[in-house]
Amino acid sequence: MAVMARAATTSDAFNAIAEPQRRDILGLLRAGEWPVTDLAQELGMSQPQASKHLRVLREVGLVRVRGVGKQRRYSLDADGLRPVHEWVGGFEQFWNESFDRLNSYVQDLKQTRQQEE
Amino acid sequence: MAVMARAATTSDAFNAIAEPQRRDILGLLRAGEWPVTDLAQELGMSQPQASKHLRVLREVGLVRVRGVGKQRRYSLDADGLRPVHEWVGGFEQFWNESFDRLNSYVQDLKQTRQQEE
DNA sequence: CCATCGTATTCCCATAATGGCATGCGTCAA
DNA sequence: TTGACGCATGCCATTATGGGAATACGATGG
Repeated sequence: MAVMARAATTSDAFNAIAEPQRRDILGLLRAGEWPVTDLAQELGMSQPQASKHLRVLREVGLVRVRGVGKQRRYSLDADGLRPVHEWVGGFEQFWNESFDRLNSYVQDLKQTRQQEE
Repeated sequence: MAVMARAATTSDAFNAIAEPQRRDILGLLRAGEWPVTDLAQELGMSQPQASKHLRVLREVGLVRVRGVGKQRRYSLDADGLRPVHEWVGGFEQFWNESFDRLNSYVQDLKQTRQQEE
């Protein structure tokens, strides 16, 4: 039986964006289409590395490619980030928790003072 | 010099939550504190596996532990998810894009019809 | 058809992750 | 002190990663 190792980077968006350089790529792509070489240079990585990262992003559906002459222009396909945003969003109330508690404490203080005045 | 492989799961929240079972653990912890064994049973994983996942989550600061008798109770510390939410949130306008385009197209149609009427 | 430019792919390597199993360790009750 | 219980760790085998360097591939221009 196959011993399972870490999930493939191409298994889903969660794994794909775990790599910082891939997040950088996605960030750049918000500005529009990019040919591989320009992208690589802009981010200070080798062309092969850029191509490899782009392949992962393509396989999980986070980017699209379009051939323009000899170039391949990559663009963002952010839909795949939505599930990630939703999953993480499910925890929003928990990181606001301490703030909320502080907030209601401040409200209590205000009320108390008004009653005292 | 050290050849770089995939980033450690403990390097940040992005890597830590790439693993589905760790996301499941975090999900459960929204309900409150859990002793390791219960957690493992609830999620159908072995106790050692649960402990290992919890260690990763602890190292990136997504969970806290508290000793209660012989037990160790884990609880959520969601603050670390905030950067993830913010990063992904930076793409929100892009996954709404196609919808927005459709929407403005519909608006145009309406206006056109009103002008025709 | 051939040379060239822009990319993708392949190979090699050191690192590390996950799951199963066995075992070590700390705390509490007799 | 001795057991027992609850967890954490150690070790193994298997798999896959990201980086570097070399190379293969596809489209375009002569």
